[in-house]
Amino acid sequence: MAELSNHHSLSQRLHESLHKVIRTTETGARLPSEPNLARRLGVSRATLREAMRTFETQGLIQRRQGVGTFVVRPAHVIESGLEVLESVESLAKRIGLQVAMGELKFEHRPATKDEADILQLSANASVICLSRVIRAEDRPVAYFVDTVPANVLSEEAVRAGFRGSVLELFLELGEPRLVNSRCEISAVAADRDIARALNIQRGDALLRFISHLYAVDGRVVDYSLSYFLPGYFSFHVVRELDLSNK
Amino acid sequence: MAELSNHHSLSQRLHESLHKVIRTTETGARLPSEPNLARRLGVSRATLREAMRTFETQGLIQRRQGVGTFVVRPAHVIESGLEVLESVESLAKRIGLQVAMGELKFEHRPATKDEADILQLSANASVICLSRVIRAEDRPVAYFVDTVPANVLSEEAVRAGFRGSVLELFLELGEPRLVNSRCEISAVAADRDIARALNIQRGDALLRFISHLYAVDGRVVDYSLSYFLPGYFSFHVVRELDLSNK
DNA sequence: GGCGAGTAGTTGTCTGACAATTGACATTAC
DNA sequence: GTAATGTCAATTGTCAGACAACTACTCGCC
Repeated sequence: MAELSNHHSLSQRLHESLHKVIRTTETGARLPSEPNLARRLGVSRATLREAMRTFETQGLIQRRQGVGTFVVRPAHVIESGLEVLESVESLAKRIGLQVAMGELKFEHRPATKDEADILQLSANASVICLSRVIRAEDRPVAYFVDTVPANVLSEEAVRAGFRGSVLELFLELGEPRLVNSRCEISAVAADRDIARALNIQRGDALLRFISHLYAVDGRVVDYSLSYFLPGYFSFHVVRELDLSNK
Repeated sequence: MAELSNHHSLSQRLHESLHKVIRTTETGARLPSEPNLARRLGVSRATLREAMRTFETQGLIQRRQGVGTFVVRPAHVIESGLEVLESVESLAKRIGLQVAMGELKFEHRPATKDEADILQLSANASVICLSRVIRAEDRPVAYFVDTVPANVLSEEAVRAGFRGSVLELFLELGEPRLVNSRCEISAVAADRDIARALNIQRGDALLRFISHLYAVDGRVVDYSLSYFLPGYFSFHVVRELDLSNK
């Protein structure tokens, strides 16, 4: 939790303090003036300004010379669409949907060639493979398959702490340290197995996510396939205009 | 183009200069020391540091006390997935796919109730509605329907400049000024009309985007439905871990 | 009532300094 | 010989104080 605190401790602490100030200031309101804030946070104005520049870059505040600094709240932070890495469980919780995990199918076996390729493993490495159906309102709504290198996640850890989401398990364990996930999106027709698992017709349309979860060291620590029945979840992206190539 | 140049002219110029320095420094190499760079760019070290903080926030550079500042290149900038607002035409061009617009169906008619709702129009406003098939490799691969308020885009502008993308038409005209687009993603089964247009079976799985395009003043200036045949385009999102709620 | 000068307050920038950290090299102890 | 230790220059991190540029507001003048 606080393992990286001493490296840039002052910067780090200032960043958090300032973030808190911004969070607790209502949208559109003015922040205290820089000299005031600097005194209050116990840093010099130059240091404060650097920290503020961070939040300005992120679009959380806007500075106007001669007037002051104002809190703005960018749409996509509130929106919290696909660009935020979040488990389906916590997504469901946010939109008020009760979800439960169906029966978990657990495999511990050697990686196939494709899996070894994707997960950057040597040929004879072993993987843990977790398949389960997600149910909501007493009906199957999604089908997940996660494949994780066995050296990243132990069998015991799964038995002890797995409650439906590999992502949340990783976050609880604090290991591996994650950065982001690359998620490919497509539509597919349900094949026989998935149709049976989700209790739908073969050929019905499903939304499929193919995700690679990356750790700080660049490893792929989870390869997952997610199949969603249309209508139960809403996924969206905020797409920003690219102004860099002028 | 250069309409906002005098407001923060120094900051602005410094930002560009520094960006250029970073761009032209190879990945992993060290930048000149701060005092050197400041002299070279003609600003004080404090100002330079603020500008550097911007790029540090964006993950383009990494500073290490006692060592120096190094250029890193974040993967997701190169990736350029869904989070960048881009027309399908330019996406196709980037991945080396030749696309052509099929027959354009053009309507200029009063808005339906739903459309008026979505586009925030009064009841009797009129809209322009553009439907067309996109073909690649001599086969239909996508079907687009755009609905635009008539006061945003004139019939003449469409006849003169429309080449398949409303987004690019807006960018060419310079009006309205766009910010971003909210795009909802789902999988659907093709209905009769779309199946016929795309030359597929009714019930085949399609990827559907429902997009609202926003202008700077908050108006919705385009409401679009996009249907994609699986396999021709690759859409992905990079999902970042949310570290703000600690 | 309208208008212009003045003024207080705010962010933008500069200067010069010192602290903290790092990496390289020389030195010493064994 | 080798490993630990000390020294030093270079670099980023932080600080204090000052002035410039800009903005919104007030107040007197017409």
